[in-house]
Amino acid sequence: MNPSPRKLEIISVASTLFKEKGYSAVTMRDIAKVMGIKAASLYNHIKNKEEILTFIIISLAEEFIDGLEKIKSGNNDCIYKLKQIIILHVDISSRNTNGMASLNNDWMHLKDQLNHYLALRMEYENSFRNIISKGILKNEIKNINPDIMVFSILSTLRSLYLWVPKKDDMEPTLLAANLSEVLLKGINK
Amino acid sequence: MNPSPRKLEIISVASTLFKEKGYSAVTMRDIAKVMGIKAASLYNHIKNKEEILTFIIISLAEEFIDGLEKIKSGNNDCIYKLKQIIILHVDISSRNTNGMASLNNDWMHLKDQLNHYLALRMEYENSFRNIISKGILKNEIKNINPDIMVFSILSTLRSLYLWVPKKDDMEPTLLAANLSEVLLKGINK
DNA sequence: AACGCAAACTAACGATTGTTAGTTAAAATT
DNA sequence: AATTTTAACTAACAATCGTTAGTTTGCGTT
Repeated sequence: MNPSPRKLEIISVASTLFKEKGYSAVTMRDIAKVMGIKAASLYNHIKNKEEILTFIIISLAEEFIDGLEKIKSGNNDCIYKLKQIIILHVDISSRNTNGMASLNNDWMHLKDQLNHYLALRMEYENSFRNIISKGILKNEIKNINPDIMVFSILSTLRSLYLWVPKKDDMEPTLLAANLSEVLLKGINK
Repeated sequence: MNPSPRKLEIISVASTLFKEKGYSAVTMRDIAKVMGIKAASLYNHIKNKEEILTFIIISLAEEFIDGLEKIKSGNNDCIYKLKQIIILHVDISSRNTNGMASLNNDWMHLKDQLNHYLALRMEYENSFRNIISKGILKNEIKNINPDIMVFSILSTLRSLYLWVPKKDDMEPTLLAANLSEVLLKGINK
């Protein structure tokens, strides 16, 4: 059963509030007020508060997993794959600046799906590290601790949701290109 | 009046819990339980919950401002200053992995000191951007949008608090050196 | 015209929240 | 030895939390 339009509306409003104050500080009455209805009416559309958070986080996490799967399966060199990953993050983050806040900061409030989320995240980070490690072996990437490179790049990409809205005049394509330059080749001339 | 040892103990316990679940999800009873006392007893040492958060965030923010001030005043080239900034972040983050979580994620729950915090943050980011911009003028740094470079580097540095505890075997000095290499010169060979 | 249903409502629930008031016991100071 | 201070306690407060139950309203279908 697909989520009804009204349910998606609630999830969208909730995402905005979750980004502003975090999941725990947002009440059902807060969400209802923005929707222009009473808190109890929300329960005609959703099971409970947790379901909203779960939907936001899991659907985004799966979008990342699917995107990375396609990139992995392509027969390209590591640098090209990393550029594709950067594009993937710019794309998803630009389209979901609110939801990305929950994915980054509120995942620990998941209950039923917490382990599922943690598994997806580990899978993602492992795949990322594998790409880097292969790049080192093939002499495309510097021989530095791969963990540091994964951490560094992923930290920047995970923060995009905060930054993209402040630069909404900037084309996602241009942003991804500039980011590739900075992340892959550094800023030093 | 300096904070008493007991007060610092409460703040330390609170920092740990704030990192785990976020400020809003942590109750005074949670903090008290870890301290081995009742919630009401906390108020012999602190004014209220907000004071704990304020102390954590403002003292860290001022530590960053002071550190950056010293780096700015030195008569060194931009690349050297950036390396010093990286060392500053590794140092402060390593010594305050818990508090850094609040600085990054819970600042919006400040009340009295919210504007003060925002002013400090803006000051910090402006100084950072100035260093980059000067580096571009002096031809030490690539001529890419400085905002992107500030965002990229700062995002990584701000995430250190999450990463350092997982790599506590790694020397802060070595971590800073590797990070400098990755952030300034990139990963591409 | 009668019916069914989706989506809103009012009212309330038990639990939990941050915090205050007043008390007690031990330690430090006089 | 007497007194003040510190830091814990019990008990309770009003407010707010997520959520449920039962009711009403209006629209689309029969």
